[in-house]
Amino acid sequence: MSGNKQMNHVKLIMSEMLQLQQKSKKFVNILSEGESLSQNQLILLLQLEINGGMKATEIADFFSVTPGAVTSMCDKLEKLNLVKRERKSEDRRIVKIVLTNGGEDKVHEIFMKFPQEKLTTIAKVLKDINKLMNSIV
Amino acid sequence: MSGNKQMNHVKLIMSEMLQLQQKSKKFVNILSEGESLSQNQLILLLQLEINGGMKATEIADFFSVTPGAVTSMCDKLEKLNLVKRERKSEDRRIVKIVLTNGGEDKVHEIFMKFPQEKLTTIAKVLKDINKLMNSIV
DNA sequence: TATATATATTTTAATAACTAAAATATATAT
DNA sequence: ATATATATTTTAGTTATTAAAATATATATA
Repeated sequence: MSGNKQMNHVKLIMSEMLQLQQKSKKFVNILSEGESLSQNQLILLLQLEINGGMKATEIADFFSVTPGAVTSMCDKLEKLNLVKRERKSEDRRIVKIVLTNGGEDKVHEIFMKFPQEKLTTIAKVLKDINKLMNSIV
Repeated sequence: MSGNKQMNHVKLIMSEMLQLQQKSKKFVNILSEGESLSQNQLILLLQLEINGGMKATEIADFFSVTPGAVTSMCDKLEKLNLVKRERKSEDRRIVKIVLTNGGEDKVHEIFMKFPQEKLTTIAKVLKDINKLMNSIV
């Protein structure tokens, strides 16, 4: 029966997928431990750090939400003094959301709680995982 | 300066983490393509398949939500005839949520759109990734 | 130049998702 | 019996999200 071997893979994939799901969640949980930020807020702060700020539309794309939702997300982080809005002078329709100094500090704090060797391991492992992921997505 | 090497790792980790985030999301998106189910609904169906049904509290733990939210999630999938509730006869307080035949079919459909070789690759890659993840979480 | 059209974000009103706490039902211990 | 504990559902209120309209700016063209 040709469907049989297929089904074995399916079961295995499902199981591995869900394990990975949980581990990723756990990892972000470790990062956000003690912070009063939601996972998405944390991830947005990291994105802003990495990209040196983002346009509202870029944030909407990244999280697959509507522009209205982005306004709301950014309002909240702005109230916490973690991000600020900067209108581009070249095109004043565009609002670039960037980290404030406080936002930068917060992002650094999050990682500084790990010892050096742990960070080295994490960096290496994540790099390897991304390479692997490239072969399936 | 001792903080300098640390910061380089941090930047790298953030970048790799966010890439992985996006790839995982993309992978689940590929799975749910064409299905009118949310990501969490899809993941719950897979969990139920893997575990042969789950108690409400187990579902709450898995998704880190309250029991009330689980009732609501299950109500929706029940209306779609994808899951059903079964009271345990040993302890009638416990409700086990299990896939209906329609639910099983749906889960299988989701994977059967991939060719055999692709499934083999995915299974292998996910297995390797999980092994790697074990060293950091 | 005026006018239309396009783009980027915010506002608004309605809906969906979620929470905390109370209610219900069942089980266990004294 | 009675009290206490456990598992789920219900309820009422909050928060997050959406679709669509409003606002502001930019670009194209007659």
